[in-house]
Amino acid sequence: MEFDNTQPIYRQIIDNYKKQLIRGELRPGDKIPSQREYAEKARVNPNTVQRAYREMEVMQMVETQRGQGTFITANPEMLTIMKEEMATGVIGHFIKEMKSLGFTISEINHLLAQQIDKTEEGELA
Amino acid sequence: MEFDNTQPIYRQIIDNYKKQLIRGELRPGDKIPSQREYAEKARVNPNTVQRAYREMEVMQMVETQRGQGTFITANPEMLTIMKEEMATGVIGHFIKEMKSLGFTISEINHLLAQQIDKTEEGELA
Amino acid sequence: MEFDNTQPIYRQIIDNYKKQLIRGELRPGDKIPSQREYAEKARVNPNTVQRAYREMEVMQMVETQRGQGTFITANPEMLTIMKEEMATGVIGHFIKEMKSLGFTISEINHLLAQQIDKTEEGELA
Amino acid sequence: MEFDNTQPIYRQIIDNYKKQLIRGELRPGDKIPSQREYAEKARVNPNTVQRAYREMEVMQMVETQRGQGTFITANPEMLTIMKEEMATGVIGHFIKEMKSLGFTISEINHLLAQQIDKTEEGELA
DNA sequence: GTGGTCTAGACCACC
DNA sequence: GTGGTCTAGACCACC
Repeated sequence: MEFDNTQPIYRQIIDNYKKQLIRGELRPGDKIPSQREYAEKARVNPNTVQRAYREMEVMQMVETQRGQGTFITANPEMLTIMKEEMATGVIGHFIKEMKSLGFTISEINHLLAQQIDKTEEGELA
Repeated sequence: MEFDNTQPIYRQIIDNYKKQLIRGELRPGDKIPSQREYAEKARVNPNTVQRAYREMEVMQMVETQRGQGTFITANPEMLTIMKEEMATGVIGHFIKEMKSLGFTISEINHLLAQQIDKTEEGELA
Repeated sequence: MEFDNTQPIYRQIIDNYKKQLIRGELRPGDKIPSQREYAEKARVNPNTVQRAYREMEVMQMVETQRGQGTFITANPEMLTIMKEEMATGVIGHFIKEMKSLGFTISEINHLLAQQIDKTEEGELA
Repeated sequence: MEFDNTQPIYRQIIDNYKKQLIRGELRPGDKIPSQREYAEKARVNPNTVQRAYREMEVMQMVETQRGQGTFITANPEMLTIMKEEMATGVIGHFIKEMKSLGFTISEINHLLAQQIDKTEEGELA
């Protein structure tokens, strides 16, 4: 794992797990790495990992069992909500960036459509 | 200035100048800080700044006048191109992120339109 | 402030604020001590205070304003709920302790009634 | 053993033995650990243990036989008294806490009855 | 000054 | 081994 400094590391850890959940790479019941293990691999402080894990527990994404480890608990409804929330974030950020480059809404729509066309062609080729 | 570690710092320096140009915060003829000055303020290595300035000179964004400093030279056509290039980057990143969340192209379009509507309402209110 | 070691310190900090809220000693809008100030007075680590404050923010008991401080936000409905929750905790603990001393429910009721009578007499005297 | 700092440790040691007696975990004639042994296990100062043991001897809860060790001597009447004393303490603490939360005597009775009902249901289920 | 994040590392409880 | 709490202290952003 690599981290930006655009956001706190603990947020990025959480977002990363959210993405894995949304993509189905992690499912309810799965065990995620222990705090220490994660901290070592990602080379961050165990406290930072713990903060991420604790927040995920509060939002009922995971359940920790002392002495056992941490397990995914997110249910389908929660996944839907998470997916929507993350999309809202990504889209909001996109609109903000495009506006800061001086594009109007209609230009944004136009350029997006154009680029999607190109991308799709590229994928079909 | 803040730097990610998603991209080399010298690229971020260049992109930052590009954004300032595109937004009109910098205009042809404007003097930009000396390399040493920039390096101190942004607390990065002077060599990094030098690389950024050299590349900007190569692409004719700036012109260095010995003993005088470095000045913006970008002309309108170049601005248009830069604006498009940056937009392409932003849009590409956006599509990639949305796809990684499992959204299809038509869902992306739909959600974007939806969120734009909400944002506009908010701004008019 | 003095702390037990029956519960984590950050919990005791929270409970203490809850009690003050329930008793009306603190009201919405009131500023509570800064994290540093609290930490110094209570002689605990600032991180411990921050954890308490952060959790209080999550449960919307307080609102922190960067550079300004932390302010009470609890509304009347929340106070009612908090009061009930704390009562449930205190009563549960009481029942558990009495049972561990070998008392039956009817004995607990009897002894409590008896002691209340004495206390009331004492207060009237 | 765990100790609060709400009460002197020697009192907590005594109370702990009282609880064990009341619950029948210790019976007349049983040998309790030597002072040195207790001090090491509980990691408290031997003087603290000595004070606790001395007071228990004075109140005839235990008897020390030189070269043999310390033995429980509590008789049934004493147990009854101890049980009542401890109950008085627990109940007093309970009333104080509930009052500090702003509950009246009749509310305390009502809530206790309510919670006992729930607890009993839970246990029967 | 205020709160926010992070590292380093100790010590504990539960398994 | 696992997670939970706490201290000590650095550095940052916002005011």
